[in-house]
Amino acid sequence: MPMGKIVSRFAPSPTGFLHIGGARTALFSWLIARSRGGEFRLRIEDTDRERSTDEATRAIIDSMKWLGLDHDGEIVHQSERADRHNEVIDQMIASGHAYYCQCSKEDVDAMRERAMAEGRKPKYDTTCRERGLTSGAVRLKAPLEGATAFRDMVKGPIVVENAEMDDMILRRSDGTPTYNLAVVVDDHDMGVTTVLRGDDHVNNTPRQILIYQAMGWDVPEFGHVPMILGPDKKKLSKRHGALSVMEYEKMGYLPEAVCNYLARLGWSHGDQELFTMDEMQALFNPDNLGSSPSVFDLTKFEWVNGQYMQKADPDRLAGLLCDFLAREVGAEEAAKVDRATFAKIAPLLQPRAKSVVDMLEQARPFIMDASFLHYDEAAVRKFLTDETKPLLEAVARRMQALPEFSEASLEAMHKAFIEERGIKFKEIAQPIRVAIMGTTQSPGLFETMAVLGREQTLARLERALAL
RNA sequence: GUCCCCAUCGUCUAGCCUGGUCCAGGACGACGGCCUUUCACGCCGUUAACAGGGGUUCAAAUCCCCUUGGGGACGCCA
Repeated sequence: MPMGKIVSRFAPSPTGFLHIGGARTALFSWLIARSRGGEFRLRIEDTDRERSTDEATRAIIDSMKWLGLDHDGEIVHQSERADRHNEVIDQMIASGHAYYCQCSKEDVDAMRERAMAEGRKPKYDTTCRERGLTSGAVRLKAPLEGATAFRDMVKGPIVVENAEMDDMILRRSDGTPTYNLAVVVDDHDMGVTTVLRGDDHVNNTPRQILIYQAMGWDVPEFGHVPMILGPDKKKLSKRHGALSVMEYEKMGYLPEAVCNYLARLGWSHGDQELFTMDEMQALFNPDNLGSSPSVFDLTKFEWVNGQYMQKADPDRLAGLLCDFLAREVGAEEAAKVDRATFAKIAPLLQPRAKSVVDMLEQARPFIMDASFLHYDEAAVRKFLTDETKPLLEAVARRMQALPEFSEASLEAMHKAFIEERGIKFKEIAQPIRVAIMGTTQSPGLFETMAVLGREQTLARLERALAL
């Protein structure tokens, strides 16, 4: 455990979008820094020029920003640091911790196959170790005996026999540094004290520690979080939810909800399910990270999002509704509905909507003109009958005469009306609902009518009467 | 093949380190009910798990060993 300020990092390779698994790793790294008042750095591992794209880099940065995972300092691009990496490799050669190797790919493959056949670990057989070559690829002169141990923040103590590891390549014969070397040099140069990353790196860790030791550098603390599984318990794939973070944005999920769900997937704080970003920062502790893989459950994710939809500021939701509508029908068309209108509708829909998209869907009958309202056929047949229509007509007349068209006055008016007629509210509620909304489901009638306003309400009643 | 990791309700998990308070708690879901002007929300209840086997111990979900099952790694990819 580092004594001073902790520095954590997230270091994705820009070969694709930031998916949900990567986002969780980023979130945990961010949390561990923020919870301990440390720094959180971002490094793009773009040394694989073939597969890295600027588009992916941008997508990762956008996703992080959207999630609210702010980073400190400049973004480091690994590809720009090759000189420094080579400098370190040269130092290791000079100090005798690394050596040149001229074995061909075929030679090494043959070695591996032979070892495999004999039931041994496939590894490089150190042929070039003492040949004193002065060119070729560069390998680490790894210790042949002993063991390398570290205490993983999530998995506990891990020990690997040095005999299990081979002399890994540090610099390829084309002069480019390899991943394991670059990671160590960059983490060291960036002052990283805490490395939280995916499970698939546990095996790399002892190798990397060997490099730290060869250079005489402080070894950071490591933590490896298990991966996220799909409902079939297989590695999460595009099929079931390994979507890019921005896909969830498009589906109308709120960023805090995404963080909350992701945080609870593999981390816990007693029985608490819901955490604000501030609470997460205050309560996060790597000791509570789980060590077994977890299944991504869209149903629970939706529930979490629904909770955040309920608690969200209506005005914020209104802004989102405007944005989503604009995406759908274009800015010009969307401008016909103002934010204030959505701000009035949002509170009615908050307990009912699982997402922004869902809310926009439910807001539709509110924002369209009476003349375009869609009437559900079955609902019309059932509720707009010869018995109910006269009632609706009478109610409409009273609405017209109402001095003030508010939720309270509407309620009072309806109450008086049913008392006079000696009927139950139930008898007119659904007919009214179908008449003004076109369906049998909507928020409370009085609040709905109040939001609609007198003009729209009456226009809809009129249209319904004519059906 | 070798090495590493993992294993509590269908799912996310608490408990495990520091055995007894656990005939295992919470949450999502499912089911039933309440509320109610519909749909939601909310509330109440039901359902359902310590992978298996051996130890250690007065006592084990908790400690040890084995088995099984799952995953990962073994690249001049990252």
